Amino acid sequence: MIMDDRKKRILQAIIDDYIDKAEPIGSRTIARKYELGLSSATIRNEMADLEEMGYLAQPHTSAGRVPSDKGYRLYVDKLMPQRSLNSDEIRELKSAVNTRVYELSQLLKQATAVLSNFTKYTTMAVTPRMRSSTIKTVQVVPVDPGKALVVVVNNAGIVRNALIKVSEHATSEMLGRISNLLNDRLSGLTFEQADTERIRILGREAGVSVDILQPILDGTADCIHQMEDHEMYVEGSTNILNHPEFKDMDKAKQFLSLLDEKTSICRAVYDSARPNGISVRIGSENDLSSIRDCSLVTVSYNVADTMVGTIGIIGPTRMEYGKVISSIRYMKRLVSEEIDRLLGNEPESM
Amino acid sequence: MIMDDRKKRILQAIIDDYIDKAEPIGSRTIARKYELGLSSATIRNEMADLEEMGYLAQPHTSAGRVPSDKGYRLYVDKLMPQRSLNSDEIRELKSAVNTRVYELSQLLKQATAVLSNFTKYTTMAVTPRMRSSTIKTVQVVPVDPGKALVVVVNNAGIVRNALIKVSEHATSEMLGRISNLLNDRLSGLTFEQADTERIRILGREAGVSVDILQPILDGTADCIHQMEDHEMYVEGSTNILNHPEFKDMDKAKQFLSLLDEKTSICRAVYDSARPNGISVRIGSENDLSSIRDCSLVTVSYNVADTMVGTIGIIGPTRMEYGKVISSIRYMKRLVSEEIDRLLGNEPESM
DNA sequence: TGTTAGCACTCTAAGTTGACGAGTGCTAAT
DNA sequence: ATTAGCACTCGTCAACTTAGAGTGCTAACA
Repeated sequence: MIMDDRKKRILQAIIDDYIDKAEPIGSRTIARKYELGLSSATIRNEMADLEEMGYLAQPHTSAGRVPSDKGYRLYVDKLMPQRSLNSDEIRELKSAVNTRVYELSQLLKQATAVLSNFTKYTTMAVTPRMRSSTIKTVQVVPVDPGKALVVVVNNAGIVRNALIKVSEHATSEMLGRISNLLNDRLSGLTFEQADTERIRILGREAGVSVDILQPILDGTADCIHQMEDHEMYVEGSTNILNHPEFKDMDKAKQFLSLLDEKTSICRAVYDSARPNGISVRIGSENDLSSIRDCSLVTVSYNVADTMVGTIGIIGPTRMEYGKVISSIRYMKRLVSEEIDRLLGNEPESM
Repeated sequence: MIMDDRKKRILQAIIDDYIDKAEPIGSRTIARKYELGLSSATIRNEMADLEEMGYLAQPHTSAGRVPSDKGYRLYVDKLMPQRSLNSDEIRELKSAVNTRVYELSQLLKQATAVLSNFTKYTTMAVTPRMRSSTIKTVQVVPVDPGKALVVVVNNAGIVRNALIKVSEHATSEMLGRISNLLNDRLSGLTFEQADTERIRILGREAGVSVDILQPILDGTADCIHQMEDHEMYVEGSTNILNHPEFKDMDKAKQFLSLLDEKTSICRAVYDSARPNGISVRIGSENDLSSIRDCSLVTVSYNVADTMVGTIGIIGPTRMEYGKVISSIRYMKRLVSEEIDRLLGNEPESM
């Protein structure tokens, strides 16, 4: 059987309607509402064909049709009415991210909140993988007699610190010397290169008593570890409850529990992301079995070229793909611009 | 009508049973299950009295009785079987917090997760109010030509930083001088004392060109602001879905939305906390109308004597008060000890 | 040959009914 | 003061009915 143009138009009408109404669509509805110049009987025949071809499914014998994952896939790839944001929507997205932020994590929190609010789906952002980032500065700052702060900055401008105890004998001058040494030796290295073992070996060369050096090295290693494990921000997790496909308590619970337990959804978002551009995973296309009746739209953003983070929107397969895709695309741009500003690659400062 | 001993025993039995079963309790159940030496008819009469006195309520004419908020109040204050944690439970709570943490926020996240997991209710922790904390160290660390990091540490060992741009002409030596100046002048001051205006005035005395000084002052002010707005950690928000009183979707949605929108629940947790000891707010005792059918148990912990943060557990009014109260009490102790360790008031280091 | 009207059939959702059981309040006996 | 007994109330549940939406098929039509 061939997928002719008329079938496509009918399929599009059905999916458009279903996305809006969330109820199985019958042939009469399509005949009445869409100006296809066809009677319900003809559409009925076409729908039977579309079902046979796997684009539609029937919940039960005497119900209307519902799009299948395959149907959505065709819809997203070919049929979907291309929409772009109008100026009001652009303003809405832009204004919320506009509040000056000083940190990547704040930026991502905001972006997530805005997107979730705009799309009414659950939105997530994961911080970039830092494995390939390099150390820019390591500093030891005296805080109190016997206490100091180790501060590590990487090339993405991410800062981590660790409060440590040092011997009371450590003078500010000694700390400064160690600080300079660490800075000299570690600056420019990737995290892998500067792994714990290496830091340890470096320590021996320093020629400072071990009870001063040790906590500093530990603190440095700790900062690096902190940077490596990425964080995830989730907003609008309860949005899902507004969609009828989750009116069943168990489904809703399952979904919410998944979000609570961040590791697996975090991995799903990562894995879904494509190097450049937008990824749409529909229903069974998802590896994670617990979101087999959801669609996950992701986009990746870059920090300082090498580090890649991801933003994702998750909702029922019956999702407003047009809106979601256009807004996540635009948000990628906003976030990228803002990151550039944060990292100081833009002329204007603050 | 007088609240004699027998009435109390019956009320206790009813509430014990209701907390367990979540269903209206009838007179026969009490007569059968509890060895009160009374027939169901007698208990029936007593129950009618207890209802008239406001300790019980009847969902509808021919149903059993359900505790009212007033009933729970008496139960918590006088009737409740006092329980303390057994050694297994203590071990469970302790072990999870035992993982070495380096930061207050991590500690709170863990404590929240453990309590939520242990009690099966939603658990929250809010970071301390920092208004009254004092500045310990202010440091400016050069990062790149034209970029620097302002680091502020307060007396609770909380660290905040801000990445700033400075004039390219700023030498490392100049930054150091400013750093020392800020450190000298601001160290020991409370945040109020070191407010933005003050920092600004201080700046003028410094005698450094304004395009170097300005961003540093801004960064410092930003760090202070960051410390002032507290964070909140929520765990086990979906636990509520396991309780039958939230089987109604709308109720569940309302509760979860409340948690999403953190400000009001954060305030509720703060307001509920009592200077020392545990606060239990039952149902209508809560100011926040959207949790009028929940109970909120809170405890406050101290950081460096002056700063007060709060941990809270929220669940249906039909809550296992004994378990919740004993575990939150113990958690307060664990958290306090760990904070002391973090702040270095204990001999052993890491 | 493609399209359409008509019709019998299927299936679900929603409403109705009646039996059942849990629980109460009252009364009279102990 | 306590209790047994009983009539009464009310909610739950399952069985049944009905209405409506939608289909597939067939036959007529352009």
